[in-house]
Amino acid sequence: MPTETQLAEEFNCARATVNRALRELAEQGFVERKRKSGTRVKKEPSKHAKLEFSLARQVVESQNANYRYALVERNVAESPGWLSSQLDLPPDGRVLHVTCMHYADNRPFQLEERWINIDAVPDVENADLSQHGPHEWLLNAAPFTKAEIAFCAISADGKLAEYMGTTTGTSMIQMERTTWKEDKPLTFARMTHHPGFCIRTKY
Amino acid sequence: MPTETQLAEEFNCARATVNRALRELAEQGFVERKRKSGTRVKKEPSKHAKLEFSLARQVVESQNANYRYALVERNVAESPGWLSSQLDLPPDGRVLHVTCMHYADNRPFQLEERWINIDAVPDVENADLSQHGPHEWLLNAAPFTKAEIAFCAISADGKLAEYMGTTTGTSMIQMERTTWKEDKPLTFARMTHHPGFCIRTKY
DNA sequence: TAGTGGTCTAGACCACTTT
DNA sequence: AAGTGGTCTAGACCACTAC
Repeated sequence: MPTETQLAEEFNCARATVNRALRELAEQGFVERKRKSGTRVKKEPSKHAKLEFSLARQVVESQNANYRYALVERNVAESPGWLSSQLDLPPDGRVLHVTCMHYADNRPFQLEERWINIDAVPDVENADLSQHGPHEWLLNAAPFTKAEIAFCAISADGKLAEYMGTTTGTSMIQMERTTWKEDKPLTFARMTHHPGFCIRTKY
Repeated sequence: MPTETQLAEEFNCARATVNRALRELAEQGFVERKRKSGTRVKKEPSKHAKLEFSLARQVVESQNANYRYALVERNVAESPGWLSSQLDLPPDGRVLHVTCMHYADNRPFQLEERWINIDAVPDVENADLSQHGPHEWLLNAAPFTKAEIAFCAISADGKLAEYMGTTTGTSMIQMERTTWKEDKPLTFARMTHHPGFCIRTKY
């Protein structure tokens, strides 16, 4: 494509205006920009949608349903091996393990299982998680700056089926999320949604 | 928060610089801006990750696997009722129905079932879909401007299990996508991924 | 080293929204 | 009516990078 200066002449406007327009086109994935080599139109525009990080409570309430939270289990332990690998913790790292349920109109909405790196958030050991989920607590106390998210489909085992009020083998969508605060691992969470739940987004 | 003018004074910089900084913070969901009422810091920052619209081929190749495409079925018909509702087509609207498979290193990767509104893309009736999928064809011939995406977990029925080389009842992740071009419905696609497939993204 | 985009300045006018 | 953000201009200097 022409340079910013050329486009500014062609359209009788300032270069700053052209720059902003091209920068936004680049953000949206239509063009690629490189210093010295210029701006190129992409052959395959890389479109992308936004995927919101919402609290279970927010999702439930946005469906005009009544939200209820329940703490299932809470304990402090040494990080198991798989988790130490996942979060890159020392072998003797201590974690807070929380299991809790989110309900929509009193029907199971999401089972949340979460491991929190106590070293990164010492206060969490004294946090009251009986009324609100660990996610809400963390958002205020230790907002993440980096995250990795994965969605996959799983088949309910007996325990999970009981929590979700369904039968063994039912397909459910699961979200796994690892978060960091400035390269310090914060938490690993596995959230399983009720059967039929869909993650939706728009472009 | 202070107004742009005040911040510009405080930091000894131009208002345009403050404006750009605040605009970017707003894009990232940290603040809300309204004319006249000013800029407010959000209580619950609405973080969001990018979700790429990739071709099956791109995903397979990014895993360093060998991509293969196969057309399973292709036919033109009047739009069935459920599809006319989904796409908001007239009852006698004609659609091209395509079923195809994407393979990674010769193992089933994705089953794609797609219905294309012929009225919106007349050329598609003569498109050669034997070598490349309808998605690739559409991206060049009729790029969408609006889309809705949903992910859910499904349980394989007999036919799907055969295509995916698995057993009935296996959980798989399914992506449904409806796209428009300037308010004109283009296509509805249902893409089912092989068991164990995860959708990943970062923040 | 030359050319490109990245960023900034100082000033101006406008559009929207609340009061 | 007033105050805020939204956008633009004209000009400047800088940082990166392909040559």
